[in-house]
Amino acid sequence: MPVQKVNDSSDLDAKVPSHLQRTSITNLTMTSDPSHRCVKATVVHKGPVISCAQKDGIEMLRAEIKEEDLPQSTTEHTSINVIFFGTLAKDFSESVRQGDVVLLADFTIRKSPSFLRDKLHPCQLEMDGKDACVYAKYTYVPLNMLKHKTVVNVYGVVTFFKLPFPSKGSDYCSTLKITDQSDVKVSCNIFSKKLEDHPVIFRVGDIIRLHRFKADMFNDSMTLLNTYGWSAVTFDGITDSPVAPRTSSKSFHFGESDKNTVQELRQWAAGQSLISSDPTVSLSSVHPGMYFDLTCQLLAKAVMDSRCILLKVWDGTKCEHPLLNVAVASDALEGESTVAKDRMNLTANVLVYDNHVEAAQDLKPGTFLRFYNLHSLLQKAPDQQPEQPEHLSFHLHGGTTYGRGLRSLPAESPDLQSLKSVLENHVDLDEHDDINDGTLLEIWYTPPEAVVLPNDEEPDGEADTGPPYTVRTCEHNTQQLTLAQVKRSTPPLSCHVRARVKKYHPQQLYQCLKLFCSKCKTMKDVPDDSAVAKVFRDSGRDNQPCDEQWAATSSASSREPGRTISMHISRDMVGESTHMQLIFIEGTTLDEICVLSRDYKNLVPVRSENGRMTLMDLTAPFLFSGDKRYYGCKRCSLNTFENPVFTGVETWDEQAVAEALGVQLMQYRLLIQFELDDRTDTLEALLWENAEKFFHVSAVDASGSQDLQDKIQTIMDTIQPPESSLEERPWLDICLSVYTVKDDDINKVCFQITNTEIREE
DNA sequence: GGTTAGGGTTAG
Repeated sequence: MPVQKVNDSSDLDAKVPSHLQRTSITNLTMTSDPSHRCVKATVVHKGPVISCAQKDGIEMLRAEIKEEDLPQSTTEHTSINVIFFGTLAKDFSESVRQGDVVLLADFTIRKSPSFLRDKLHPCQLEMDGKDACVYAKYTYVPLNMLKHKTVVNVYGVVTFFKLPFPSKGSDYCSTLKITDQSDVKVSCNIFSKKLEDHPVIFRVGDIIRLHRFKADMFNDSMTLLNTYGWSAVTFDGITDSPVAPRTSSKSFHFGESDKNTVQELRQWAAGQSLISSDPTVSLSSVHPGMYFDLTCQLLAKAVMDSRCILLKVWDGTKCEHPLLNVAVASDALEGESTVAKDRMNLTANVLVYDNHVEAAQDLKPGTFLRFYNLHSLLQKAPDQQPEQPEHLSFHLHGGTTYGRGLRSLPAESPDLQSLKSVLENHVDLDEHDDINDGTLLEIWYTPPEAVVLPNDEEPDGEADTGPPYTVRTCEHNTQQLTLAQVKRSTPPLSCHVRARVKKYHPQQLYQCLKLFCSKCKTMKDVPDDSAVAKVFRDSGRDNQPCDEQWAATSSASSREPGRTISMHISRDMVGESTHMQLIFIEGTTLDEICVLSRDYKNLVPVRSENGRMTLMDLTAPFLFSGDKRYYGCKRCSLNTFENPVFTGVETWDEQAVAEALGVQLMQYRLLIQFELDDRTDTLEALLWENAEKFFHVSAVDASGSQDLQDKIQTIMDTIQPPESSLEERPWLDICLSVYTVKDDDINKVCFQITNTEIREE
């Protein structure tokens, strides 16, 4: 019978057949009757498999086991030698490690030939392959219990790691740091010639299981080093995600108790800020000078020289800073053209240097990858005028400090799923980038005209920036505080400050327009035209005009063969003065409905599903009304569209349409974050509830009006003129609300600008 | 049962 592996100590006890009785090693004597007895102990030494000349060359192995759970007073003969014979010797050698707890049954008791020498125990146990039984369990040592020079199995959460790099010796080296519930951090080095044997770590927070690592002191701290027969298995650290082991090891043992251990570590790590604080940043929130981790997809690559390779990547989010485009001859570029994405500021150009070139060379366009410790820097484009803003470039510098490196990620990796869905919303960028012309996105993306500053007229020192650019409209008359005082205050509090704007966010102002559901408080960005156009195209696939009892329908052929455009009007409304106010339209593209909406007050795009009229996916607007588009909340809309009621409405507006269709209307809102500075301190204040009053602009009107968007841009350019120093900017008189928000059970102090408006002459 | 590394920013 081979060695049986179990997961838990309790399993080990449960394995004891009922007719067996557990015996203490200390009680074993030559006269003990070995039948009906078993022992449970820890393997403290395991010898090699040798061939025994006296017994016809049969294979044998000697191990020493020690009984651990004994009263402290017992010190004599707690250890005993065990000899394994035949196939059991080989099996024991391969599957049991030092530190494992084993249960032995059906052994033979013999006199120990080495007792005089090793003083271990007067007897030894002999295990014959045919009859004897061995049950083994891995034991895992908490990281604060590691002892110098012992070989152990451990579990831990990765708090730092370097991808395998060539050592100065013969192997690749992985170095990592792990921790566990004991809160001790332990460094760990793994050497192996084969890259594929190294642990597959994707990010800090991953869980790792190490078997057969030697604990050793270095510089006064415990370190772990792989030893013979080692293995490493990793898991992602996402609480509640499936416990899927990652390893190259062909045979590894993994059971219920491993699952529990992984889950417990995940739970524990989720509450530890050191582990859960994540260096991963999307392109939309990268700032110059940052070192960060980027998860992305490779679009194209080009070899620059022997020590540098260019990777063009994206993560589907728009960078707030203009991105540097590294020009490469098209025949030197491997992969798809990135022209459309470049224009949308979606393509990050990453220069990969030195030791990382090797890993980058093997990547195929389309691959998902993660950069670790990527550096963002501002750089002048070759053809750039001096007054234009610098562009953001990305460097993966040589070396491995801070875990710098890159690796590809398997497409099914759980933390890639959100990235993939963002990318899928952009699938039509290349074929349809003409649709974006003239849209909100393009209008607001154009950098503002440079503003001429009278800076050469100002004397040294502080410029006179005139009267404050904003006025407070509040009734209360509280004392004006400095920002330093505000920061020391105890919320909730309303106060007055005078400050300048150091920075604001988003810099691309089109991103300050948000959709907000007043019911579930969800806030989202206004979808790109590319995403909306895709919904229209997908909706046109099943182009059987729908046939509803309640509607009068007229159809026409489109320019494309096979596509029919249908208009439906409620029979309830025919004959009423309102009958042309609400039209359902089917089979158009986004461009076509935009053209049509110039002539009709309310156009509801619909699609056909098994002949029944249905609303489109709420990613798209449910209503086109002149220049405006209205969106519904995906979460709160009831979609009671099957039997709509259209009577009793005098004037159809977006609210009446939404109600008739069972859609929860999303409101347009403006959201900007200011970094205020008054020289005593800086603080970040939101402009949210008061935003429309602040700019004297309605968000919904701004959504369809370039003039109003320009007005907001002009105001922002006055508050924070491009290229200006802080001293050149106008003071703002601000009414500030200080309040707390519960975030993960921690009270966070927030600041919001209230009762404050732009001064208009 | 040997050696490597033993975290802490490039400088393009």
